[in-house]
Amino acid sequence: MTRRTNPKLSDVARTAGVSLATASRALADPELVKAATRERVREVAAMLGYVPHGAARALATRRSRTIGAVFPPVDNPIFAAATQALAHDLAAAGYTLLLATHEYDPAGELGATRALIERGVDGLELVGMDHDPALFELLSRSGVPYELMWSLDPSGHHPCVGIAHRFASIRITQHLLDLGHREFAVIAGFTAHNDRARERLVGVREALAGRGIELRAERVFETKFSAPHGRRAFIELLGRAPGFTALVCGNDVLALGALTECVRRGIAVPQAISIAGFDDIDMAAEVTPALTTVRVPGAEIGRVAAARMLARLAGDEVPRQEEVPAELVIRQSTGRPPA
Amino acid sequence: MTRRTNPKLSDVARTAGVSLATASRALADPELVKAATRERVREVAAMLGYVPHGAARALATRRSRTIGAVFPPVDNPIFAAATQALAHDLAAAGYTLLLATHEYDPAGELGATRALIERGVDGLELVGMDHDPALFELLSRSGVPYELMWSLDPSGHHPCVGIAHRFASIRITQHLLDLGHREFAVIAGFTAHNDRARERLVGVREALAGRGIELRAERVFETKFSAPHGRRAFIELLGRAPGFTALVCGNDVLALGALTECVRRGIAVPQAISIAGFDDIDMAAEVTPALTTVRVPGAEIGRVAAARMLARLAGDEVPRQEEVPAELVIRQSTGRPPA
DNA sequence: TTGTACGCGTTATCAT
DNA sequence: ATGATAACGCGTACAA
Repeated sequence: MTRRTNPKLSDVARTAGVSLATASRALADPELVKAATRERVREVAAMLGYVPHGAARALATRRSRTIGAVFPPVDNPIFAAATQALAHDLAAAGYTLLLATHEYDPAGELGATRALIERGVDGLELVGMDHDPALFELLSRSGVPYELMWSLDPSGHHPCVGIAHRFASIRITQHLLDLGHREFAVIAGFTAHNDRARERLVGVREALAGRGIELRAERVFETKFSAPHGRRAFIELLGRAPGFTALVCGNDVLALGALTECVRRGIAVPQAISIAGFDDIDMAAEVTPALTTVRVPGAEIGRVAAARMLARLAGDEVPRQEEVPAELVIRQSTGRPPA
Repeated sequence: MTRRTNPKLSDVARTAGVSLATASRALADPELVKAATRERVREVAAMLGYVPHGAARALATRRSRTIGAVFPPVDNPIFAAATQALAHDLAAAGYTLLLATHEYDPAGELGATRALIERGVDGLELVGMDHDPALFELLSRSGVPYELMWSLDPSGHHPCVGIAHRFASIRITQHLLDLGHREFAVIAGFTAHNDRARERLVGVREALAGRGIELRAERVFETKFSAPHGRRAFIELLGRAPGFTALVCGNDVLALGALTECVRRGIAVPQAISIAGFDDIDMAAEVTPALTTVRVPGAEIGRVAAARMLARLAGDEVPRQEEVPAELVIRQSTGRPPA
């Protein structure tokens, strides 16, 4: 019934009555072999249930047809769309995605990356700019093509595809300022080891500073990217520094948490408090029309990253940096501050 | 600066002044080699930035330290928690996750699985019971240890870890029946090629049939698992067969969509319509207390799957089927039908 | 404790 | 168009 050992190419070759080389070519370079023998080899392979041995192939060709990706926790849905796009588009080109994650810690990320390089990935996708120097050293020593997703590199040193978080954040904040808001609060993601969260927060500060407004320290709360944490952060802000009319959230999951608490307390959104932020997972639009967001196109980032990587592996030249459009979505009832 | 070719073990050996075998052992079986030489080899390896060549190792050891997982689209957040748990727990044991996805189509799944097997995965995680027979044949021919996540196998034939969807669905429906509901509608996921969606729907039917109630065909709508689709489904149901007081949703994302439309229309939940369903991504609890759900523990499924796979690879015996607890969450304001 | 030598399954180079 | 054979880089008998 179940044969204990898998057929190898030499089995196929022998059964088909050809040499190893011919069998290999018949399956890999069909045009190099006479139609008749090609078909015979193929039939035998199918009949025997032959499955190529990837490790052997990788050893011989020095390519694994595997791309590695190192993400922060992927149960953070922010990255799910990109992961899906990567896996899908790479698969369409015959590549498979080797996925590793870490808990927003540089050491974990370094280890994960090393594991992927040991697996012989042909390319590597990373998230953001904040990395252990040892990671970059590892990358350059190994010579694996890599790129950084989600952010753009101010130094222009690393290949990357992403959005300009700070600029987007400035635009959001200016929009709120234009509506007349002067009292701001921010629920941000943890900014340590996370340039996206940091840049988004800095953007708020810069926009406010541009109008001579300072963001008070008690009006800023950093927390984990989850709705419950967003809600707790909002409660904390309301407790220790109430009076803000505009709340900028690091992303829509945090906004959802804040919004939930607004509903529970009967706080009118956006009449009493206007909530704005980044829409990382297209949730805000579904939950409420009361938000102003920059939509971060995770799927698009993944698609572009895949396309760029495939192009590089094919020997094409690709631009060092690629910005994907991040649309500012201003919904109708976007809220002025109470008079 | 950047050395173009990576150091191999023979480079390490030569530089350290030992043989290839000793170098290999110094890094892999440290206790088999004298402390002094072991350290010397290690230092040289670190200095040279030596990274083992996975393909060569896999070829020699016949193990890739890689586990494959084939998921429906992972931007469906239902599977994000499991993916994260798998990647994390496997990494802790020195394994890496090779991820492939498909668009809920048997052919795509088969191709993805084949790709993973070709990559030489040491084990394979799949989702659900619905698979192309050719997939099972491929699995048994290849001899790769596999297991099916999310569901339990009625035939007891396949190793699996999951929940009893039908039974959970019956419990939810009975709860609504006990509250006095008699007019039911269902928003289900597509049941083709998806035993989870099918079993959940069947559970509603069975529970109703047990009380002599039939679920009208116009009161059932199958759609994609997304909030916008859930909302559209709800609108459709309201249009073509209004009058239901209980709505069972295939999962919380669909419920969220329906709920959004309730809010827009001013339909009181749960006074006018009680919404219940499955909580695949722990969203319902955050959005509203008006839902009754069975919480599907995706992360736990992933953790158990990882543990079982690791145990099998270590040669341990594991139970053929493993059910993870799926808690019925009855929230306070769970809703009686309007008098 | 260490070294030698072979094998893992494929691709690729050279002949034929 | 096909065949023989040498890599690919590492693990592991087996020998010393």
